[in-house]
Amino acid sequence: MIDLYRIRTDTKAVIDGLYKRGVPHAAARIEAICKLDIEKRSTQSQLYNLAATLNRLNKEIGDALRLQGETALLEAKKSEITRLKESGKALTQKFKEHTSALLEQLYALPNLPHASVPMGSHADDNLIMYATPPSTKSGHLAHWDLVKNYDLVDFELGNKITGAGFPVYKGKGAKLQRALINFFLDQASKAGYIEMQPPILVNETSAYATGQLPDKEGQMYQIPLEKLYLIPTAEVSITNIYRDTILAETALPIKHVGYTPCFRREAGSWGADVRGLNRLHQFDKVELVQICHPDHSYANLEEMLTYVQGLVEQLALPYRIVKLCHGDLGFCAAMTYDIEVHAIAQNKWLEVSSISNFETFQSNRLALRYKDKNKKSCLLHTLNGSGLALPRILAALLEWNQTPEGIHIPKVLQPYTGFTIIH
RNA sequence: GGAUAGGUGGGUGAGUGGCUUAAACCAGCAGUUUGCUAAACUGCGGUAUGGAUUGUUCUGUACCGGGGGUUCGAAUCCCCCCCUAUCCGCCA
Repeated sequence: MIDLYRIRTDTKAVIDGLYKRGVPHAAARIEAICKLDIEKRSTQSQLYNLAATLNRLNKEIGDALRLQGETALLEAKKSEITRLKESGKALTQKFKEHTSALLEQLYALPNLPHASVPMGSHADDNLIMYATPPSTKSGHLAHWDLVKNYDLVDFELGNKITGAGFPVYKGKGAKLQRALINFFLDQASKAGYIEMQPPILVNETSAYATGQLPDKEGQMYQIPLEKLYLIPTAEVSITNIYRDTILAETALPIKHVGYTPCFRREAGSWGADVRGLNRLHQFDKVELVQICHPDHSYANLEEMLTYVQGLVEQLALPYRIVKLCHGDLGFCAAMTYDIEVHAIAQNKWLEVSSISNFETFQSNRLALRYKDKNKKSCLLHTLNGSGLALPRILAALLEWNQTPEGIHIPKVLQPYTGFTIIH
């Protein structure tokens, strides 16, 4: 949620930012918000003055009663209070309406892009920061054939048990998956991220706080009986650890890593890229979350990027780094880098990590703050990135490491798998 | 799922309708005393938001799990909801 204070004081820049992101009628929407804000505060002021008067009168009645005062005077005061309260009803109603309307309109606005975000409205406008030189190899089998040939992942079984997009990992396929999870967790621990195992169901408040609601309601699986949501990413659970929190400046930055399954309905987005492991309803992911001081968040974003880059390099996968343009940014993000690994048989880049700075967008909803030197509460910045998403890494590994003898396991994973090749 | 007990500030915890401006203690912060540490003493507290003034500060309002209600007046009485603990049941 964009900070109301920023809208109030830096109105033009807010409108510009929203236009860059392609928000229609941005100027009109911001003007409406400013108008509501002014009306709300004026109403609030009147309401508070009224309450102050009522408090004073009530205190006078109390004092008079103790001193055995005149009843006629008391009755006069009582009727005055009744009259004032009557006039306060409409005011209260107005205030409530203003407050909820204001919140609703603020919730509907996406984050403002950072100044360095490339112009553009489409994924084609994204900026490619780095790419491993392309390979000339050919004759590879796609991973969906490999998993069948080596009996590593069974999609039909998943269809039977649950439905499309819920595969069963089998034998060495399951072990390889588990090896990757452990490798990623251990690497993150070494880099100073504290490991967390959070719930994979969250309540409505949590889903609002990290921005999944109300924007992405249709994308999450829901448990209607308890009004809970299956997390689309561990970011939701882990970031919400710090909801309604005021942190000491000395505790920053906070760095967490967590492994969870992730669940996405991906309603309406089933197109050409869904074969095999490319897009699933349930998948595993190791997620990194940072909470940091506003002055350091962009330095930490770069550090996170370098860290994730190190992971794909250790796995010896060709990859590229993409800086998302305005139109491709997620709802909550101010800046995002994607890391995509290359899948040789498909000749496709697969997104395996999305590393974003949300600035104060989430912390404003979370009420996540720190005390500055003047003991004033200030919003912190939240960051997160995948480190990494499993199925597409698995797909790329299988496609690249296939040989006539079998599929070779990368060196760094061998201590985790306990085998060096899949026959 | 059933029964019981609960939910008060950073923590513990008092408070059955107005002498409560939420006591007291602990923790914290600032100051005084002391050669240092420690201790003692004094003072200050949170969060949100409005207004006035900006060197700063002054002031109002709300907040005792949440929402309604009764009343001139509610932490306190009434109703609904949520949550937690313990025991029973079920269970990896």
